[in-house]
Amino acid sequence: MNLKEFADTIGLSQTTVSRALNGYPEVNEKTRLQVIKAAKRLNYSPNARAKSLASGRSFTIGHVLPVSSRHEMINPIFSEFVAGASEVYSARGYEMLLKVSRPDQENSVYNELWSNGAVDGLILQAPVVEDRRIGLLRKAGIPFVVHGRASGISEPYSWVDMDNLRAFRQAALFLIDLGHRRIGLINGLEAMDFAHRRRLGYQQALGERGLDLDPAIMTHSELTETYGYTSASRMLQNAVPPTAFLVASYIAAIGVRRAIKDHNLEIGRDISVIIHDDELSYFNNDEDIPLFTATRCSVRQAGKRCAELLIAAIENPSDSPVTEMIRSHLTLGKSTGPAPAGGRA
Amino acid sequence: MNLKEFADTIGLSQTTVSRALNGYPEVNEKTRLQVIKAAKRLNYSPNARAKSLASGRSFTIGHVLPVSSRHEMINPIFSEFVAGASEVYSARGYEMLLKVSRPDQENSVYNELWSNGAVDGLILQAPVVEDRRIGLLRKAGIPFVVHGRASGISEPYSWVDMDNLRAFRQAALFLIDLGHRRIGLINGLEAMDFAHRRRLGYQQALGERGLDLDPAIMTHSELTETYGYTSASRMLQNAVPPTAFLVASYIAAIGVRRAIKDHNLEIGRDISVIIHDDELSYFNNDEDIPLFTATRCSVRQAGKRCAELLIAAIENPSDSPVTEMIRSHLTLGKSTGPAPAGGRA
DNA sequence: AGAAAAATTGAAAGCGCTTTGGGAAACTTC
DNA sequence: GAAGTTTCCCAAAGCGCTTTCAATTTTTCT
Repeated sequence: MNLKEFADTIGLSQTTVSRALNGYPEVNEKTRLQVIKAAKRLNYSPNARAKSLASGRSFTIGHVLPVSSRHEMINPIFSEFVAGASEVYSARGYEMLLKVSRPDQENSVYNELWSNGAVDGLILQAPVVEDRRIGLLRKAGIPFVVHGRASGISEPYSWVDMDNLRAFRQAALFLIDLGHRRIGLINGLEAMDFAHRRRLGYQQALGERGLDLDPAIMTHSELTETYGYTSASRMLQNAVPPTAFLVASYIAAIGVRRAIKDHNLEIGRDISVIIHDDELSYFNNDEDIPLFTATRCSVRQAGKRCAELLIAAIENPSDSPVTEMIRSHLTLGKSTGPAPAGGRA
Repeated sequence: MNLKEFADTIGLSQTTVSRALNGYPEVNEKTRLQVIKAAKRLNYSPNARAKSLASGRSFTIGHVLPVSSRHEMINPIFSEFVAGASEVYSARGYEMLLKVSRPDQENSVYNELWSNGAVDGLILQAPVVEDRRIGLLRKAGIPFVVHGRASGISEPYSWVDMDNLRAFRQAALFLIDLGHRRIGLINGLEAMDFAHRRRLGYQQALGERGLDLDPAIMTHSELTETYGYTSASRMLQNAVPPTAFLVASYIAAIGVRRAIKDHNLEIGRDISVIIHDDELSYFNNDEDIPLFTATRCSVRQAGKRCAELLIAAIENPSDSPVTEMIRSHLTLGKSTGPAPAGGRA
């Protein structure tokens, strides 16, 4: 059933029906109610394509996921982020268009989606340091919000990010205050802005306490379980092994934990671990005493806020960019304790 | 730039341009090449909305994710599945519309997406036993493919599934042949069809070898790490604890492993574990000797196949439903071994 | 009560594309 | 060389909505 048929059967003009359904004020409330009831009864729902063609708005938001070309992986955080964003979309009547693209196709993908009229705006995920996408989207006049920031980009743009630097600085300081002098950093891909900032936080903390950096106990890669394992294993075999690890994700930390057990050490006693916890729903770190001491920040919440900011930007195109920092919290768990006296065997 | 402008500037009619761009045969090859080149040069790309309105095809496929109302979780397998599907979409010129919905809204979501004209077809995820969505979609005439099957539904429909029953039967038999007599089953939500079938496989194996079922060592829930942990912990405290576990996902198995270590047991020696491995890219279980003995089956591949079947169904509406079974493989890892002689301490 | 203002409804013109139904030009066939 | 085919292109009519502009009814104000 289309608008014409529907309008005809209820004896009103298309105009009035359209207005009634879209909440325009020029229509009598009684009429509106009638129309809405009839629509439900006759099971009429307007064609989204026609609507968007006529109105110039698609009520669709694009999420473009760069898959790292090397492993063709999709970040596990993504589904949690998406869950948050889509909650907002549902509530606000938006749809979500998901596109996975190779990094080299990304620019054309963005532009097509936009000039296509397929989307009203875009969410940028996983920004890298000096991310060039930001400049391109700005130049193209596409509304967008970045999940994260891009160090080195000075032009204004909307973003939602957590305080990566502060979080890792605080975590490292905490470990140092517990007496740890050698803290292994198991970080994400260094090109990624979040990893960049976390490393800075780590370095800053060490610097503040007069500790030297040792590249041998600082690694960066895609945050898989295997990476956590191999990376921690290698560090533990170092001549002077770390007494603590700072790990950038729960998943990598699972590997780290495995490595630690393999070395017959006990987490929280022989060796301390602080992770960053994105609060992934399948890895609940939220017991009375959490398994891991963690810098904690809900990526789902970030998804929500990104969606909200983007919708606001779309609906008020003249607004200037908005930024939002989500504060992480260092929550104490079982995985940290004072550095073992006199080093380890 | 729209079609009219573009056609005007290159001195051809809209008709010809449209046909040239869409590969219709009535246009001279020379003209077509000219048009294509000009489109690239002038950066013209047709408006997707208008196209779909005019053609009645949206070149968009909907994925509706039911979030289990209880925990509002998104299955972690989902992102891997999506990655597979979207590969196909990109290659075939389709877009992906992602919708997260509460189970109670699902039916209306499906119907709206379809009668909206928003999608050309749907992928059904996470089917439950006797899933009612299948009948509804069939009745509505919506092209769809199910990832998984629905036991108890006899009408024909397209699906892509793995051999859940066979996989768990084989895994259980393997454990029994290693001398295990008490095998704990840590399964997914029992309403889920995959979990239902896996349980049947497990039961069948035990039946074949004349072993009794013990509900005390059979659990089912959402496959989180915490669930794996608590479930395994409880079973290990049983008067006659299991000597082996059959675990329905890698993530739950991480919790199981944690529980086992907490009990000071060693996997593969004191206790055997077989998991189902969906080959999630962030949990690589693919070393020379895999960490876990596993029934293995790529969910990414399933995503690919679902997408391919659905596109075929959309493009050939008269075709009858197609089904595809993906065979899993029991791969030997370090987590299994003969049952400890004379039970455990 | 009559005029002006406000509220309510409709007719019709797009939005940017596809596709039908021709029509002119080029090619065959006898 | 006329008649029939084929090839190639175009004008125009939608697809199902929104939105402008105008018309009608109702309300408010003197």
